[in-house]
Amino acid sequence: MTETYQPHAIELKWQKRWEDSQLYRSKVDWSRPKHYALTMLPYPSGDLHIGHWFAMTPSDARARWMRMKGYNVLFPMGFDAFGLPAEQAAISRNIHPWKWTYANIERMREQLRSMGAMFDWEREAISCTPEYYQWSEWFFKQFYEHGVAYRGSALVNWSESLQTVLANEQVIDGKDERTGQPVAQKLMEQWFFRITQYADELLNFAPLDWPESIKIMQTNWIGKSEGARAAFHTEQGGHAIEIYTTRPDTLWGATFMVLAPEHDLVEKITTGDQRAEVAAYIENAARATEIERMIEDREKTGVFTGAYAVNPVNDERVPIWIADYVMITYGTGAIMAVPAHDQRDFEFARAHNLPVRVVIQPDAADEPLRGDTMSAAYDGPGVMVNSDAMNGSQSTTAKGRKNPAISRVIDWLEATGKGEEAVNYRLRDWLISRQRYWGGPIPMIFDGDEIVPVPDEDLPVVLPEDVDFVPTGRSPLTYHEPFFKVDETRRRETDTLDTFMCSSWYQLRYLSPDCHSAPFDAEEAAYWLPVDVYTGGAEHAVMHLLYTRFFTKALRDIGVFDDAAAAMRRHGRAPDGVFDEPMTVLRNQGQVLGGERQGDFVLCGGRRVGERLLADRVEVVDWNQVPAGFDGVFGELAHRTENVLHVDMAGITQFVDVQPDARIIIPDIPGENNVNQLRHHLDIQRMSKSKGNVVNPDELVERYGADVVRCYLMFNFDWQKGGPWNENNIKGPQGWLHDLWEIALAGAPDVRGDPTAERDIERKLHQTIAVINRGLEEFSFNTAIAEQMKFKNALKAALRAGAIGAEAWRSVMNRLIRLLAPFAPHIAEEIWARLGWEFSVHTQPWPEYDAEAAREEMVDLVVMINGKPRETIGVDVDITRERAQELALASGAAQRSLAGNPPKRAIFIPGRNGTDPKVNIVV
RNA sequence: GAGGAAGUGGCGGAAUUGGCAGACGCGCAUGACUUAGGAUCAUGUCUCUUAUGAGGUGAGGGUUCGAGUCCCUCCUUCCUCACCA
Repeated sequence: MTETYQPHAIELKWQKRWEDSQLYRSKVDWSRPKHYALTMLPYPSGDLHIGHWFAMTPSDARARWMRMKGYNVLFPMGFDAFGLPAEQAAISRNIHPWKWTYANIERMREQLRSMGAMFDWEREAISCTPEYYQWSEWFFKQFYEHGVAYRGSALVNWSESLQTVLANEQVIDGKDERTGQPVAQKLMEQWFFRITQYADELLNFAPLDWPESIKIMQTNWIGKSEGARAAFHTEQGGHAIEIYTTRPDTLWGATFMVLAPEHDLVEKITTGDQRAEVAAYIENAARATEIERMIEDREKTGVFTGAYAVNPVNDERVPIWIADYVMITYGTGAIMAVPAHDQRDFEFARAHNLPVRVVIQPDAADEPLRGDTMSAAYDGPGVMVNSDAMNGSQSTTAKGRKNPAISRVIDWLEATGKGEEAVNYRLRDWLISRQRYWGGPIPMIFDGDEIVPVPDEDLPVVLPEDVDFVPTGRSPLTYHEPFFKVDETRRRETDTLDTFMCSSWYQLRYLSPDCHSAPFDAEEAAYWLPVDVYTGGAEHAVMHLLYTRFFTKALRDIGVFDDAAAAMRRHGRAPDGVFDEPMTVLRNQGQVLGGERQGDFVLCGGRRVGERLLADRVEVVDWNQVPAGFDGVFGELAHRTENVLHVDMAGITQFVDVQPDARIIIPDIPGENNVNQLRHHLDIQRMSKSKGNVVNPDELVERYGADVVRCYLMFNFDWQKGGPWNENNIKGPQGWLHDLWEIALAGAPDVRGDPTAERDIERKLHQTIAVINRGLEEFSFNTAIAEQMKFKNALKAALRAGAIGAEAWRSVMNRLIRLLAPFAPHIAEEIWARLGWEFSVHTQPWPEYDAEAAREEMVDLVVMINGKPRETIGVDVDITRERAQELALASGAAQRSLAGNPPKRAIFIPGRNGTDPKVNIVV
């Protein structure tokens, strides 16, 4: 009897030993290739979620693999520790944000340690410490001094519920993404970063190996469009109304103009008799939340200002309206309205009896379009009409200069000085001030009308601890006189930095968290940057991941990386492009969802025999729709074992035997249904405390051990997709590790071994190495583990047959345990030690894959008839085309199909990469 | 409305990227061992069919010697953005 596998003692023992021996400390070593693996740092909410395990432990396995492959790997961890929850805990539970945050960090560090990950804790960075935010402040100053940061007055997203402004990216559907409460537009003086200046460079994803979906989301977010700018002038007063359009070829079709209600010209141009109506409309629009303004198919409302403008291209007089379908935040906040060729303008024109003039006539229309009879705007291709000198130009569906009509009009506008080519972005500058306490102070001082930065020697501006957290709707710092009062005339900025600013550069602080003279050590940066592989959730697609790219580019342009570039050159490496992007490769993990147990609601009819119902009819119905007088069994299907249903009937389990010929009716699934299609759980949902389906990783570790939990998470999901939690499946990885344990502890077999079987195991081991390599390379952790399980099954069978001798056993085990090490680091280390090999398995080289050793001698030749596999013939791996075709044509399947006729073709598909050769015979 | 991802057994998911669909695991079935089993071991497990054989990756069409994979149309689900001028 071997000792049973007891994960606990083993895991704690090795975690301590690894820490004591500094196994995971990463040091700069210019003689070795580096690999900077980074996984998104957690917010210290107080408890590690299973999602953290799902994100981090596969990343850890990959980092470990890189390390064994010979890379000098940096895999750091830290905490994104500023943010609202700490402040809310302070208010609701009367505990100071420092205390709350640090207690949470203490706890989460322990939880993180229980993963057995190779985090280098000496490089830990915590964004809320003065040592850290000193440099957030310093970066702010650098940005300010280089014109990247500026103070501006702008319409900003004001969250009434949070009493703070929010970045555009934090507003979803007109609601604050945290609380789901409506956000209003408010004109405020705030600090901004000029991210828009980098819009074009941010659109260049060529240097990045990132998921397509993230690149598309960022591209859409930046929202670059090409078109033209032109100014219409008001008839009275000659005010210029700037408009931006992507369709300058329709300029001659502008029959009115629309300004956003917030547009600052509205006040100036509105005529006396329209004043009351306009004022009422503006007030209404301001009160309406963005949500109300965005309701689909909403009638297009608006009012006439009484003013007219002159269309610069044809000097036509057009009325100026205001309407809330024009957004102040996009373009110039004003549009030329071309109802014939823009659906929104069309709807507005029809609602308010405004003229519609066709200026693009479809080429192949039977009858020309007419503005008074058309039922929808026409935005297809055609030829320009009613457009003076431009008539006859071809307008295609292409955008910008690629459209001949647009290109021609732009040239004309520029030649006549009536307008110019222009690009427009949806992206707005990054609003970074927050009216909150728990964030990095903005290091600026108001001195009368002047704003000056805090001198470098006075950094960091330290966040005071003795503040009052009574919620008043303003940051507690605004009441803290010792903080804001510099002297009689000077006052400190009391707004704090958006936490996304702190997380935009943490990958740099990890390089040297104790560096006092600079945000990071140049030598470290020269060696480690950029991050080679970044893993984390896709929810950061347009916030963190866009900000950190911008941040890196801005720092590069300011010269923050100059010393690091010089250091690279000293070491003989070219710094070209190294500091352009923060993370070269990005992979997103999916989300682990909670499995909610809610079954089909079934009605079962039949005859009763004792306690059981022998059902001849089972119908799935809508929840609780039981016909009156129904005397069978009905309720939620709680469980099904083959044809036996456990039906939960008002809390009591009823057993139903479904008869073989029973009718099963499932309305969602048409046609014949069988008992297997009855679902006893569905409706998979996001984990949340209110649903009671949260999985606690600590409990799992307690029950199964960290290695089993790691392997379960890697094995049972497509990592990049995620999926529903189903703990039943944990038995798979558990049994696998258990078997490996038993095989290892049983020791080397006392048999001579069979050379053929030993060679076969050796071959399978090499094949396994290839699949694991590929799996880890491509973040396909499930297939990597599946292949290991497969090998274990083969090894177990060979051992049981007594076919493996002691020497072969030791040789196989030595490599097998190394292959296991990245996935299950503790058990691998324990077995490694027990088999008498030197500490640590994690510093061993990764087993070499030898293609020659993996090569099969015999393979199956697949005989296909018209593309369908019909027969296999065992053949030599080196079989020639001619011989394979000969064998295939002689096979029984071919003889039967051909029936004496010659084949039309016989196509030989050689076996490559371990696939079997095939011959497809076309009859 | 725009853009994107996906749809494969009872379930989680594989398929070397156009070459034997369902690897690996869960569940389930049968058997063994057991006082017992929600333990362990063995065997089986896409569907129909008598072995042979035939069909099968949301539906329908197409390209190809060959399609889960590529193209077109449609259906469903999820995600992102959303009156973007």
